[in-house]
Amino acid sequence: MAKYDFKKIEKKWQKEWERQSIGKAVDFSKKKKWYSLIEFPYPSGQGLHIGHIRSLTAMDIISRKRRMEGYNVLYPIGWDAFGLPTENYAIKTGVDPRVATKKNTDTFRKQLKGLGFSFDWSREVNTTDPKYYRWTQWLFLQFFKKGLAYKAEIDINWCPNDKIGLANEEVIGGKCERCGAEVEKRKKAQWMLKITAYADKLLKGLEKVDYLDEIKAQQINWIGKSEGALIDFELPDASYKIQVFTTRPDTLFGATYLVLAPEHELVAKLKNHISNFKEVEAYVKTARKETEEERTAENKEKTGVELKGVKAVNPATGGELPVWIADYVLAEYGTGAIMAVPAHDERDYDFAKKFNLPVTYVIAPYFLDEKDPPRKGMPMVFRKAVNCYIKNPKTGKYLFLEWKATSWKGPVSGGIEEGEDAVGASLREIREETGYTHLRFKRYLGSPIRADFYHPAKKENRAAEFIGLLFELEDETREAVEDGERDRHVPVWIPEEEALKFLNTGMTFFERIFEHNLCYTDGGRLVNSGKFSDMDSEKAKGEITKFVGGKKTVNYHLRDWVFSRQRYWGEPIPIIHCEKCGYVPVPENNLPVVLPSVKNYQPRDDGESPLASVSSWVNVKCPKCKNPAKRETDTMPNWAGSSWYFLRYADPKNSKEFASMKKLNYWMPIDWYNGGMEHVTLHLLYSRFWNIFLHDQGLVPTSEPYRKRTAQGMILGEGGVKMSKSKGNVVNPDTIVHAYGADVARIYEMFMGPFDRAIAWDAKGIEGVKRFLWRVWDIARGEKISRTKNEKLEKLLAATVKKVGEDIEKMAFHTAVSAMMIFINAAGDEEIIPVRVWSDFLKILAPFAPHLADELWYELKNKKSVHLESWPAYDPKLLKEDTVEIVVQVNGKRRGSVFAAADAGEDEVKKAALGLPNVAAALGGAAVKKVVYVKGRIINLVM
RNA sequence: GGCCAGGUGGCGGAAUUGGCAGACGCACAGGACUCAAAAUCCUGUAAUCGCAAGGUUGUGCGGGUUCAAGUCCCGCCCUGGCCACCA
Repeated sequence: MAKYDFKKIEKKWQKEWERQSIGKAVDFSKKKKWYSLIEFPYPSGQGLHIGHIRSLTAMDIISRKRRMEGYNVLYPIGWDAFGLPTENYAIKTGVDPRVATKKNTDTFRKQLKGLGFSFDWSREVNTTDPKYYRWTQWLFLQFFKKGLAYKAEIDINWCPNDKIGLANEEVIGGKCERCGAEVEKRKKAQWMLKITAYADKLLKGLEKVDYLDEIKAQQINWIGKSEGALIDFELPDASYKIQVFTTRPDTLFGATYLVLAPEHELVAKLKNHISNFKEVEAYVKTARKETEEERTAENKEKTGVELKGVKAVNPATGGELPVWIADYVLAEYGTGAIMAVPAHDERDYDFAKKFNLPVTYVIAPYFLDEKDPPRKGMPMVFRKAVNCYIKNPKTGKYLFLEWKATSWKGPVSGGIEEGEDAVGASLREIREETGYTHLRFKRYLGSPIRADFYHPAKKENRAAEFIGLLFELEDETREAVEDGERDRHVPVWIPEEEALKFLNTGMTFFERIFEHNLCYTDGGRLVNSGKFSDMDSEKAKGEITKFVGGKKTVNYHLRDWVFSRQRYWGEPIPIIHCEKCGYVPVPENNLPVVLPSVKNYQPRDDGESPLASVSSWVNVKCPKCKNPAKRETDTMPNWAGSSWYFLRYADPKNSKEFASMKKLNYWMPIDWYNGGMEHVTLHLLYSRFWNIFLHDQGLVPTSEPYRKRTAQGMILGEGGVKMSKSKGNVVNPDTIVHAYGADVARIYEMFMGPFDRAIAWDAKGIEGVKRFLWRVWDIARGEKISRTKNEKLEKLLAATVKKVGEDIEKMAFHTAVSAMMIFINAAGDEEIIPVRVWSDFLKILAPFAPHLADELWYELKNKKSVHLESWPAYDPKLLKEDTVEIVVQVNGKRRGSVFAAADAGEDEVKKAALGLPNVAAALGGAAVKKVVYVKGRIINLVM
């Protein structure tokens, strides 16, 4: 038997497909278009990564299936070739990045072709090609013209090791994403893209696209929209006011101080009013020096300084509030100033505790008694009441009342009478109900609790506001308890653990005794809030904002995109600085601004790009006034070229436009985009931003570029850790392809596990896939394929075609492969395989194992490639079985099974079921009370 | 701390969305072929009791709903990803 010589076969078909242009996408074809996209790879010196194959194979399978379904498919490839590794390599070795990139892309191209991907190679793009980045620069100028590209003096994240400014997104936990060095702050004029102007459109656009839910969630989180209010606090002694942003205007009555970010402009302006300005200045200085890491470190103790001599007025209460500066308030978010409500905000609470600032509770959690809710027509009585918890420090036990009638245990409690305060009322209630007289008040137990219920004894509805208090027993001195009280309940001392058990009702202060943080951050009913008291907190947000003349507003976490890099290997920003004219765009006919050759790729110690040293390139004439001027020496970030590459694929050779509207109209939007989860915030957001912007300019046909977006799971090294050179656990795809062939490599990556989940590489499993394909090969030459019928295989094939087709659409490739394995295992057992059945099997195998499928296809004397065939249909009638096995259960437990016609009635099946000896034994003569029969599946006999 | 996934044999993982838990593959064990090995093929493989027929237990833990729960509800525990002093 001829051996399956995959090396020869795969090479043969790869050549043949290239000759026949199997992957060619035809502009303006009459067929329906389909655009599949994968994230174009960064051509690193290490060559293709095993992880690339997963995503590329998945979209190759989908693209090949679409072609068979009659679509005109665009499945393009290119190189995202600007980037730090190549530049760092240039710095180290002096090798021109262009040379390294050429070498790397050649390697990648060869590897990808060796895997049999059906790309349209005629549309290959390369972000470092001046013919490409000419248009990246042109697109930047469109942003500039609309005022969406601007230069700003900002604090940038500076990596002292890479000597490069980093976008916020490239700082991970205060460290440089690339090299891990501690990031510093540095002021620098940077080009910015105003992505924040598109925050709402980026959010809205998500509603109409089909992205995985987790991808949408991450984008929504990243944009971080929050609705709130701007509220002004007057500073009566100075003629300034402090504007704060808050999402909780309902807590305004509980604001007990204000906090400014250390960088807030008012700090300097208030200098003359601040009596401790030296201290303040010193604090500002340290705060500025701190790295992001230090400033945001977990569990960091709150720090801050009061602006002594400055007082603000709470516009709701008229009360005077101290003003502080503290680094827990961020200058870049909101107004850089907050109103602090320690009772209802964790951070403010921590700060208030540390600096001994007052805590005023204004929101009470609200409970409606479900067992005894307020009744219609009954009067509603509002009462303030106390819940008293008394600890005996000698025994550690707590005092409760056990009610004689119900044996229900609860705290000493009662209403606050006219003229009493909570502590006074408590002492009175404790004395009356338990007799203890010597108690020390310890503290309040957090926010009050509001509850509405019906009081059956008093025949009235109650709206109660409970206040929790903790007391300690000083000594055991007791008075006699009145008869009336003594008849109803007895005082009992109970240890903590036991009390926690019976008080587990949700409406108790007791747990709060053991909590150090008594801040309540949820909604509820307002208390201590003047005329707003008892209002629902959601409603109060609007009402209180209106009351103090505040303004409803929306804030985003999303920040503008820092678009400057002081690096060599990127697109030069096409701007000329002229003293007279300012920032002047390079005229369009002078594009591209080509990267000049340099001797030294190292960024300069002054933080400028190496381009700044090329004076012949830097010094130019102003395009407007012709006076001497200088080129911008910053380059664009890595993300620039990838923000629009999918548009270029539609029209990759166009020298007049970035892409013609006509072609974009035909190809856009992308029907299915698959890539890594690591790119679903930044790259996806940036490229959507560019596309939406270009759509607004009338330059692209759709607002959203991607109709559907999915993501594959990462392939990890053996043992479940990330593959990396340093760990030495990198699997080279070439080894697999050489040892097993491209088809095995492709299928194995699909078969390893669910496509969207991370999975550890395990070389052992690959043998199973090899056996599967070799079995296919062996069956093909086993002289079984004939014109004779085989009903069993025909039925199985129909089910397999259905399953494989549906699984591909769900990206459940592993179960699709499993279904084909089941088919092959069955086919191996059969004497006869009808030609039609075998043909159809090869068709569904073709997207997965394109080489083997085509080889076997031509063996069937076909004249054209299997990849030009149509995707097989199946006869739904073949999926229906006439006779089915019905599981028989007794009381839900399996006791056997019976075979019956698929549409058999209950009586018939029941009779057959009762005939089973096991069933009779399980019933033991007992009568069947109930029968549950699910047609074609199960019958359950209930005794 | 927030958001999102996920927890099923020795391992990767299936389970038509409430209807036979463990498909398919790996690994392992036994057998066939072979002088032998590899390859290939056949058989077995959740745990447990039993010679067997068969029984019992079993999908992270504790409750609940249901004739029936891996799947639904309530309360926890653990793992992974992203974000994180965003007011």
